[in-house]
Amino acid sequence: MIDINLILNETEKVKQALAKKGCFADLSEIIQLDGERKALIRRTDALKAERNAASAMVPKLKKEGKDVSEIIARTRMIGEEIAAGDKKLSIVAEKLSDLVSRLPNLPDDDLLPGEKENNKVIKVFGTKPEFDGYKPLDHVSLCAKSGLIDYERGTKLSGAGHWIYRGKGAQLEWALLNFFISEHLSDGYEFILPPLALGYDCGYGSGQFPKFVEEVYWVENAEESDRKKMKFMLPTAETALVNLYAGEILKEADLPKKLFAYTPCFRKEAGSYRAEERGMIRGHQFNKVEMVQITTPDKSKEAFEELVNKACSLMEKLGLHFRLSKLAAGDCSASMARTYDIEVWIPSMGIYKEVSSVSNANDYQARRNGTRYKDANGKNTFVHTLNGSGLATSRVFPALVEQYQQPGGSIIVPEVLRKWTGFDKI
RNA sequence: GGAGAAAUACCCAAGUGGCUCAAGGGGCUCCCCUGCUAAGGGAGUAGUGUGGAUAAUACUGCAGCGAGGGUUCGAAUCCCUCUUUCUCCGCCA
Repeated sequence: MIDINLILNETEKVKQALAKKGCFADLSEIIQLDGERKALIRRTDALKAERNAASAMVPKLKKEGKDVSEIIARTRMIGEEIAAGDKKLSIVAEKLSDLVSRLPNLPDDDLLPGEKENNKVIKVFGTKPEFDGYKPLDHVSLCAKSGLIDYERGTKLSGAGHWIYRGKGAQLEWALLNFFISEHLSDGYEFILPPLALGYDCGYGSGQFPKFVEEVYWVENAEESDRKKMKFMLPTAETALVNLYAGEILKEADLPKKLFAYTPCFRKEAGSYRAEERGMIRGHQFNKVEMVQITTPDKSKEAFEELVNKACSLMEKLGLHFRLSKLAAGDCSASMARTYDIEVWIPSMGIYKEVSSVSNANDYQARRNGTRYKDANGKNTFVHTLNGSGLATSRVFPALVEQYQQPGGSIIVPEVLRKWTGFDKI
């Protein structure tokens, strides 16, 4: 949620920033509605003050045996006016908050405008693996060959976009998660296992709703139109973590909060790239460890660097070839002011695929869900929220088996995972 | 899933229509007295949101007693819906 005062006071600046993200919303309607809202508040508040004063006199006059019917008649009329004013106010206020809440976050000043074509590779880690004298297999074949993943029975149980980790595949998957978890623990992050089905407010508070209400799985009777009372399966643990302190006022001394969670993530991924993205590149359910920091505005740049470094460090320790990209304004998701993607090399596809997205929402999410802290001057201030995958296994797994494959389709297990897998080769 | 009870500030808690713009404790902050592993006296302590007016965190209106509605001139108090917690019953692949 963008600060309404910023829209009022620096309209042009906001307009230009939104344009960088490809949003050309009409701000004048917002400004006009806010004026209306304030005028209505002034009027009804004055009426309420009048009614309060008049009502307060009633018991005194009654005691003195005076006739109060005139006062009561008048305050009744005032009451009707107040009711009408309040009704109008709530309509205006709701319209206003709906418009403002649909605006995406303002991108940081240093971002290029536009979409993917303006993303910039910042750094490349490692080199593409060489496959001397043999043709490397894609991860689907590799996994099938070693029985790591059971695609057929996955779709049998739950349809397209679902797979089953089996045997050593399950062990490798779990080893990755254990590795990520142990790294975050040693960096002093708090381990969170949140509910997987969340209420509407979490979706709104993270900035994913109302935009993505159709992209998540709703748990309770889907016919029901009132989604605000329903639960949905979380599409990422970010949705839970950034709402952990919603509505609370934290102490500055307790910040930053450094959290991470392991959850499966559930996404409809309707109408997507199935043919191109075989195997587990894009599924309806995948495992992810998500990092979140909740911090003061002055520390948020620092926190962002930390999260980017952490994500890169995980990839480096796995020994995978990947690159780090800075996204253009339009390619950042709506809630985010800045995003860096970590993309891993998938040899069979000949492209880099996202394994982690590290983002800073600034105070956009905090404004939506009401997470604040009391600063040194005793003023309540919105926190900054940051999140980053650390990491999503559904992309790491295929990259790993492809990059570590040997002639004949065997796979070397990266050193750091061996204490979790218990084997060094598949 | 059913029945009953509850929700007031940092904590405990009074309060069944105006005398509560929420009593009283505890805790915390400040002051005084005493003087040192004590004790006593006094003052302060409703955050927050949202308007107005500001140099201002000074001042002021409104809202606010779990949330949202309703009744009323007036609601913490009466009514309805919801949420959460507790107790009991049921269910438990």
